[in-house]
Amino acid sequence: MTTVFARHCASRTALEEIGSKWGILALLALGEGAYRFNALRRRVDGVSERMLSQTLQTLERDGLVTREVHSTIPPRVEYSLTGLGEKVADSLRGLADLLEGSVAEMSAARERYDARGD
Amino acid sequence: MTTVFARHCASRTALEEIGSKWGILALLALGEGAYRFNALRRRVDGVSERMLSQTLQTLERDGLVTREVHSTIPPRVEYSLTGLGEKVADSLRGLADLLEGSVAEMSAARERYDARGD
DNA sequence: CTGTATCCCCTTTGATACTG
DNA sequence: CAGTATCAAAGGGGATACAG
Repeated sequence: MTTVFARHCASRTALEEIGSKWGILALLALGEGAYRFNALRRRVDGVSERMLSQTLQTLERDGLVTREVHSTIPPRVEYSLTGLGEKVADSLRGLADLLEGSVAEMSAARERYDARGD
Repeated sequence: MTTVFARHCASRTALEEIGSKWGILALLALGEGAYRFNALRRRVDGVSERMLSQTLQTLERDGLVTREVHSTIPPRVEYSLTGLGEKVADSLRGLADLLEGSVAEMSAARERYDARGD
């Protein structure tokens, strides 16, 4: 684990794509199971169509997400995780759980910090 | 683990601050041990003084990072992780290791994707 | 050395409208 | 439903200069 720190290395690029604002949330949501586009959009509160589409394309390109098109009317597209995507999502869920469990601690830290600096 | 998806919840805010471009790398670096400002800046390739300073302030405010000032000449400031920071860094290291080990797989996926879409 | 302040660019993002 | 196209706005982020 030394290459992540290098500017243009593949793992750092991947880390930035996954860690991007919507990447984490999309992966966490898909960790719950497959989603259709608009269902996923509703699950990830606040994401625009454009950003979700863009995020999913990136994740698909990186081999973390599978896009399955059913050419029915109306069209139906399902997104799900690949094997690698599952592993990444598991890791992210660990982080998310940790943070959810530490909300109080972080909130206290923030108050202390703000009080100190005035 | 359902609150992360809500727009203004504390855990999602934290997730975004930590997951920000430089947040992940700073935490990974500090996971290796304490660093002084400029040493950290050298470790995290490409970060500007401004962004590193800003990132560290946020992480300190959230209670993930400790800032210790030694009023010597020249001044000496050491950054290290708090208990919570260690936990977060461990989680991130797991993710980083996973990604470093999957670079080939992701690269192959990308080539397949690009070839398909032309 | 360890930052903060200022200026400025330009990429990311969001709204809106439109297509298959 | 599932997106893409376009445009405008905001803010992330770099360079530089300066302060403690």
